[in-house]
Amino acid sequence: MSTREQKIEELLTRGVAEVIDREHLRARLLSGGALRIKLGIDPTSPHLHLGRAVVLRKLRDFQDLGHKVIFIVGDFTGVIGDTSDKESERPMLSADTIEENMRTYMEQAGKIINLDTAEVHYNSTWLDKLGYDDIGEQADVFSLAEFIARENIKKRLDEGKRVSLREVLYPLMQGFDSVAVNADVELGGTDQRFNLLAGRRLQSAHGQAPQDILITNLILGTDGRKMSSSWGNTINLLDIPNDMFGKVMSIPDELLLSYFTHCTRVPLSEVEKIMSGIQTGANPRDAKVRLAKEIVTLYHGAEEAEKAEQYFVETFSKKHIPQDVREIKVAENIKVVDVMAESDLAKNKSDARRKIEQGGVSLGDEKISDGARIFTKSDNGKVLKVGKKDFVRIVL
RNA sequence: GGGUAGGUGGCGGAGUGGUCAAACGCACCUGACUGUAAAUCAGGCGACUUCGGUCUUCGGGGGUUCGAAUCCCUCCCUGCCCA
Repeated sequence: MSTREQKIEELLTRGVAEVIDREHLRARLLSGGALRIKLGIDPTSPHLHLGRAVVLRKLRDFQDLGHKVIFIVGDFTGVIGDTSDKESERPMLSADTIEENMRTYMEQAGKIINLDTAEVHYNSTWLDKLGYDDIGEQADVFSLAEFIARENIKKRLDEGKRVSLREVLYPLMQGFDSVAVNADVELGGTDQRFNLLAGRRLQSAHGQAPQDILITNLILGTDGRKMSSSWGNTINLLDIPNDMFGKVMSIPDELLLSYFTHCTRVPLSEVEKIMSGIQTGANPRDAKVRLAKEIVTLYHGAEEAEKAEQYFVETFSKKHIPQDVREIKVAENIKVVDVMAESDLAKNKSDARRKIEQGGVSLGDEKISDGARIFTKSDNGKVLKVGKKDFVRIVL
């Protein structure tokens, strides 16, 4: 098998849940022509996380093979709100939020995709122009039964939860995006299956050849549940290196294989070696350190990854106070609780008191037991430690 | 249009006149332990507090009562069934 064939094989399999139509797509990839690869992202959250990055990496792989990336910013669909990955109705976002999220989105996507050679479209360009007659025509391609048979919709209906009629329209719009850009291939996560297939249907209805679709797996979050912004278990692309490293270290051991496969470019043969090493007694922690470094390197570079590892070992394994601690200016005679509440060391004074009561706060070598303790000149330069990971150097 | 069931803290979900700042679960925070910011265990989890308490919460507004998340009126919102 040639290198190119190998790459194509990996493209079609690594972290991939399903390809439709697999043989058709393989043949087209092997034939060498440049394909139009579509990915749509709705700017519903300002943060891209590792889960979203899986599909972006896949897109990048296509790009590296010489295909044209069509990146669709869902400024229109984002307002409508996709329900595919949601267990409840999604609120419609305001145009302002969309615009703000969009900016950070592109910035983050740019870390993975080469935006210079990509086509970037905003789907309001064409969706804005559709009238009721167009929508009616497109809606006629689908039946209501298909829609309500979708697992997550069915579940909500069974539970007596509300499903808005607006939600029915979403797949039509995403599908029409494919028509508008004449996509050859569309990527998406497993939760997108229905929407991706809608693209094929609509393209056929509009006399286009139906796109092939490549569905990537979803990855689980740091707590072992589905990675989702609303669960708060995400590892974000904009996380600072230390956080990113720490979050990766906190994933359950069972997720190691999945993360190596989906979130890194470590060759699969090597991943296999690492995994079998763990089977025969190697410490999973070491594999996780490797994983964390790989991931931090992808987004922040090797040097930062190295630093993050050191920080982690010093702070959590050895429980030392880290070298580079942010400083905070404190006036004389201010109470500890006030300092904590006014900075982000505690949510408010009550929270600060609780943390102190529970023995989670120390200043230098001294354990703080009284929230009313006052800072004096002699505290200058001491490090205030809150919990396991919050350090601040006090400057009087 | 008719009927009926509901709207409770970040989420799910108890509570139906005082003992409710509101059970329980999830998430979150702190501690112990550890290979880890994992798992497990313990504690905490509205705000302010001189730790005695004080103040603001149970869809919105109004009322009854010594006292309401709980009763009444009204408005808004949602599910289900029927037409």
